[in-house]
Amino acid sequence: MRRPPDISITRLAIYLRFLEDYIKEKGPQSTINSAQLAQFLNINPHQIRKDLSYFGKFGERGVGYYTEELRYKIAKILGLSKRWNLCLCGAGSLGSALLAYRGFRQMQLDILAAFDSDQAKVGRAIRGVKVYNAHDITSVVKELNIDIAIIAVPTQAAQEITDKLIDAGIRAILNFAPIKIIVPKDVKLRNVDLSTELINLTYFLSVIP
Amino acid sequence: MRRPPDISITRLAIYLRFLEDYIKEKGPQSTINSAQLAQFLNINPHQIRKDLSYFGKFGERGVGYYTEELRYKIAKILGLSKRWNLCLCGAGSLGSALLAYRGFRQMQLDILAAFDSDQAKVGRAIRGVKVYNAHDITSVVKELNIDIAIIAVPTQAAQEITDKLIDAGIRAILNFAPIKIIVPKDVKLRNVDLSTELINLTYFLSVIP
DNA sequence: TGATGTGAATTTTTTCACAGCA
DNA sequence: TGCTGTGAAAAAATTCACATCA
Repeated sequence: MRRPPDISITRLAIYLRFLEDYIKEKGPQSTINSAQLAQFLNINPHQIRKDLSYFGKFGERGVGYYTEELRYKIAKILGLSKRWNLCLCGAGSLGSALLAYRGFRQMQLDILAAFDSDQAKVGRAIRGVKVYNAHDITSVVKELNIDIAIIAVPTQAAQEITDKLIDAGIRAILNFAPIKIIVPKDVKLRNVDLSTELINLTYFLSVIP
Repeated sequence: MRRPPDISITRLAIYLRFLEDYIKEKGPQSTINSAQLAQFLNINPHQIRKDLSYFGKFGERGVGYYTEELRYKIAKILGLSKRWNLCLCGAGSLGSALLAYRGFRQMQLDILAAFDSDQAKVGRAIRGVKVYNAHDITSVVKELNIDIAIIAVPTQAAQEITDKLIDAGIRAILNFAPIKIIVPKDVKLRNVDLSTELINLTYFLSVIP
């Protein structure tokens, strides 16, 4: 079997989040089958089973999946049974919003440090996270064993910051700057592009009258 | 020829943004060919030409594309030659960051109104955008002729807000709440899921040692 | 000659259909 | 019997190769 596509990983994360809510409501002994899960998530049940099949067998024929078991196994697959150290580059309004974002903490993703080049922010803490001088990225990232960096700096600064992160040994980056940043091919980069998302909508509205 | 996939639209938006920067630097009379554009954006040149070919002919054989002409035509295709009215549902930290986001204004996407259920925020303005009571969504959306809604409310409130937006006639929604919201199939929905993006990275780090 | 535009080939992803197991 | 897991089929997206035209 081939390796799972990125998009399967994204869906696994969605299944995981659903299961967490579902277990809260129905209890850890509950079961769910792919058809039910598919209905809740408005997805094709074959796809759910296929996504899971990349990683082994999770269910019981004739029954479905034991929710707590499935939740645990998906979390493990996704690397969430270990804690990861994150840093945030850019403590502007978007950065501050990310520091406040509850979804990260829910998944045990901890932002340990923020970086900014605004001296007025350096040394202070935002939402309990200390803001370091952007000049010190390399040393701080190494010192705190940061695994994942979030880039929320202005466009012009994005590539320079990225290069520093790579120097510091970072291998996974989530980029919010609206620019194609270049990374070595052993570094995983995901982009979140807010204007681009909106433009899909303007296109839709102008095509479908 | 078949209709262009969503992802082609997303790439067109990326080409557009690049062209704007490129024209600022090289002037509106400059030309660019698909190979150069591909190199800048770290994309396959065939893909660029294919994306464009869904919409007609834009270049000149032997030359490439006239940047200003291409920019103008892509903007038109994407619906950006008209102004769109946006509203923001949820003026928390993420919502406030979106109000401050420059990328939207660059694309002439104007947020005209914000909604929140926190009475302390209602009536005030954030970044020059008035905050209305969330109860009044339907009437305000109609009155201001809002085309596109951004959802940045807590998960539990997302579906309820969506239903109100649909009632008010909204046909395009950008959702930041980490939940699969249900919309009629003639409504275009795009989701931005921040934790899911990060989890792609934790997966990558735990698989590739 | 040089680069576009596009049908065809390839690859990837989704969907299907059903064998197989509790 | 009921639902999973998966090879196969179908659909979609990407990449290629080249005819075409300035």
